[in-house]
Amino acid sequence: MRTLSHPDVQDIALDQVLSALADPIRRRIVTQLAGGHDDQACIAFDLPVTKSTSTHHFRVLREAGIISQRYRGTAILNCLRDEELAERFPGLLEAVLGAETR
Amino acid sequence: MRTLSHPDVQDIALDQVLSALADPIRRRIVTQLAGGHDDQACIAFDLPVTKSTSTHHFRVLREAGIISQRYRGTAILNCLRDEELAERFPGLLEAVLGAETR
DNA sequence: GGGTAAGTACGAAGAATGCCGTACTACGAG
DNA sequence: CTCGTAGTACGGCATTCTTCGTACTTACCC
Repeated sequence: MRTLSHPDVQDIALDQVLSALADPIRRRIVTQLAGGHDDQACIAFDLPVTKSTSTHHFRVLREAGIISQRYRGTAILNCLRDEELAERFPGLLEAVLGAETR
Repeated sequence: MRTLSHPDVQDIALDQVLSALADPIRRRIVTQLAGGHDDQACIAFDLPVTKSTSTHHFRVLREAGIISQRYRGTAILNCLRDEELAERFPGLLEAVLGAETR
């Protein structure tokens, strides 16, 4: 089984989180994960970019510590690391998600 | 008198705010403005860059709607637009400022 | 085993960003 | 009027980011 590396909670960096969330495509992924159920495969996101670009954005989010990814078959299940983010940077994710909808 | 253009509250864009705050030098400016008194001239910020780079960062913050700037003599007085930001994106600035100190 | 679906690796092109130096403008002090 | 201070405009350079295409891997299904 392939493995994907995720930063520990205490290693999540504000710089990375903010620049990851500054991109509209990546915010769209985060918003969809927050709004719907967890465990959505990458393919479930209807993004206006090719597969390889999509891979890139998911990786940026994972390496920033915003989402977690794990394999199931050939697919990847994505989860928002909302509780960990709230622990590290309280209120940040909520504020961005709230701001998104206006 | 020279004038500087600032976006209206309703025109402040999440994209611009987040990418402006993603830069550590710009967050340092914002943190100093939030912590200390308002109306600090650009020169009052001890930034590890040259004057022209400094000008660039202040402009990014102003055009994003995060700070306001007005001339007094040859100097520029900088203020955090905290109330307007709180109106547009509630909790966002507080979360970033809080996150900064850990 | 063969085919298919989901995602990755890699390289490349183009745009954006961060930084600098130099030359400049605007204002105030003397 | 002249000088100094605070900041700007502009151009250039290096780096990073976004996007893509193509070729590849991995796992499931028949």
